[in-house]
Amino acid sequence: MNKDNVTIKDIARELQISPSTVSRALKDHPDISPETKKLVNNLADKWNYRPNPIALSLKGGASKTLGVVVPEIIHYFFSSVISGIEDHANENGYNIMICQSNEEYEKEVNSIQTLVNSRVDGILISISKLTRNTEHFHELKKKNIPLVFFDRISGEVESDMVIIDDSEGAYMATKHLILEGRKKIVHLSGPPNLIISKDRIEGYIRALNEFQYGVTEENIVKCDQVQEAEWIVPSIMKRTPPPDAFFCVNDFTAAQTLNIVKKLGFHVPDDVAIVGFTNGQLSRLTDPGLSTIDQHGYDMGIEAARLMLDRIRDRKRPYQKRVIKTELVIRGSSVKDR
Amino acid sequence: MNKDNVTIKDIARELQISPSTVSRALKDHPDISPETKKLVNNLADKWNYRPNPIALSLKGGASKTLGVVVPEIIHYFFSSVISGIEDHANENGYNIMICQSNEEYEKEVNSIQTLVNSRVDGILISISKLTRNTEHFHELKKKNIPLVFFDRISGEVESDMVIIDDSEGAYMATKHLILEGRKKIVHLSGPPNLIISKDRIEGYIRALNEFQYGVTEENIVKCDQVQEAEWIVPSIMKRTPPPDAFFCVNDFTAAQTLNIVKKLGFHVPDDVAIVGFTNGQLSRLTDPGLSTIDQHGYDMGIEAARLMLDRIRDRKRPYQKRVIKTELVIRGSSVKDR
DNA sequence: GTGAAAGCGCTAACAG
DNA sequence: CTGTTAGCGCTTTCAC
Repeated sequence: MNKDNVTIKDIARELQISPSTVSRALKDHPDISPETKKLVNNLADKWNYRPNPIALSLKGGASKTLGVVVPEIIHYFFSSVISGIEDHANENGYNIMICQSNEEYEKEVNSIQTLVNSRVDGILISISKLTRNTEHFHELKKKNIPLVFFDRISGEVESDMVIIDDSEGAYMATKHLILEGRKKIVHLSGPPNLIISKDRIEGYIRALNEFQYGVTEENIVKCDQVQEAEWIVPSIMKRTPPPDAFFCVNDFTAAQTLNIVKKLGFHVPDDVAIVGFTNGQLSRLTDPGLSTIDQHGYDMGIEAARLMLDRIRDRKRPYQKRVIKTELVIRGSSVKDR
Repeated sequence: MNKDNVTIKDIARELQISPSTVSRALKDHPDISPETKKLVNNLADKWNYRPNPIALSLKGGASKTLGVVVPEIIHYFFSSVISGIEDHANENGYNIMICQSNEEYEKEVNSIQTLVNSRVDGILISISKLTRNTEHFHELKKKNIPLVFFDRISGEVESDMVIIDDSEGAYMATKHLILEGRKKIVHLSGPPNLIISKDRIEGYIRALNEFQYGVTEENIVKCDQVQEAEWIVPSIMKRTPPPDAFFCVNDFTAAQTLNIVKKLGFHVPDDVAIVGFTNGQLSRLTDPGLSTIDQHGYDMGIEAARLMLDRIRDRKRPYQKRVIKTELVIRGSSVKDR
């Protein structure tokens, strides 16, 4: 706490030794005598010496910073993942730099450019809804910058990735509705270009098939935006007979569906059961509480960061794909008396 | 797109001129001949040259990175502020590095240390609920690192800051409840060490006084955590007579209060009206919708970043305190037929 | 109008 | 065991 921005030179000067000796002493190099080490370390402590990471970066190329790109930070799920990434990164001496793509392809490309310019040691990304082109990812690989996809992965880029078992989650949700006696289950699905959307549809269909339910196209409706639900849900409820259950691609859509069907005069869960996906803060605060699939975002973040650090240490190892388990959380929107 | 990490040297070598000339040409130095400039710039474009920010930092000391410390990224309000900061920072060639304090003093101090070590050019912070000590902020001032507080400011550190008019927001909320005919309005308040809590209490009291309502201590209850509301709200509703309105320190507490009083058999808004604070996604999804005070988090972020960049440009200017306007948003939790 | 050289803080190869 | 030197990419005096 004595000086600001103490450098190795300062210490060397004070101790009348050379900077390199100080440098070595600080990293406990075997060549250095114990006395010198003690001297150096004591002064370093006293003066509160901190290595300048910028100089380190310039030197070795490692900035000890990881870049993270998410569609939108305000979503509970992404915030949790970020927390996981941050915690694991910090524990290992890394910082993170966060960019948002705002679900836009352009902004995603920009974000990556920004992070590359900042010389991050690797980039963790969950791709935007509007990303179809994958050239920017291939650029990264060409530049030899480690890349880890989480949750919203790209089907066309080989890389490390961590996902949840979306299919299994959707299967559990649908099966739960079936076991609760629901006969006509509509799935409000996500953007078709995202693999998570496809996987969730797949799980939904798998459950239906298992119980010899018919699978009809009209029961799989793309609907994951606030405005969309506003008119899609009422139009679906006008069918004869109306569905008695919704499995929604996220909690947000589910909560909105919940409100809309209630407003239309249906009772939840008696007339209509609803299951969401995420298990965010939201799901506890609707009325009734929202049954949902827990995505364990924090764990996903930890795992993604772990993959990244592994990759930075060993750039040759084969790509890995980690799958985080999902969990069915039952609340009042799908079962009575909860 | 031709090479990776092109340096000034590469360009110099190719053009058979010296690096310094290239450097000057790139920044349009008057000494350099137009032809040379054109030559250099063309090649720079062609090779997609990007200055290495790390080298720049080492040189001049500016890392073009701002540090941001928030209690928790998962809160809608903080996410919005971050978006605002990020947008304004990016527009001006800055990146941001985000740390979470998790509402802990220790983690807050650590985060700041991390950011300082990373040589950020300034730190924007919203302090944690548990921060009482302000030494770490004074350290920053000693180190001459610009500091901007937003939302949760420190009363003991002189600095630039941007807040919302908490008092006014609370006043509007309370007045709204009074005008709706509510007689007994309980305020569920935040941690007493935060200035925002005090200001909201102040606004609440001001409204009560204006309408000759009595102000009683038992109607101001510290309650801003999920677990607390669980028992505090029921105990309050057992009073005779029970209150007919709640003004809550945030949307989260408000939504929970809403659910709890409903579960206790009261009707919202007939028996009990509720107003929250934030206007997050949440407030649209409760049943009924939550009346609340919009905090304009994004605007606050823009303003905070603006203050920071001003400060970086001119370290001598007097400290400024900006106040963001709040706005009453009325939904069904406080008014019938919405 | 352009080049050579030094230096930002640190490390590592090379010498003693 | 310790010091000297060069260099990471860039800017900036100081020369010419």
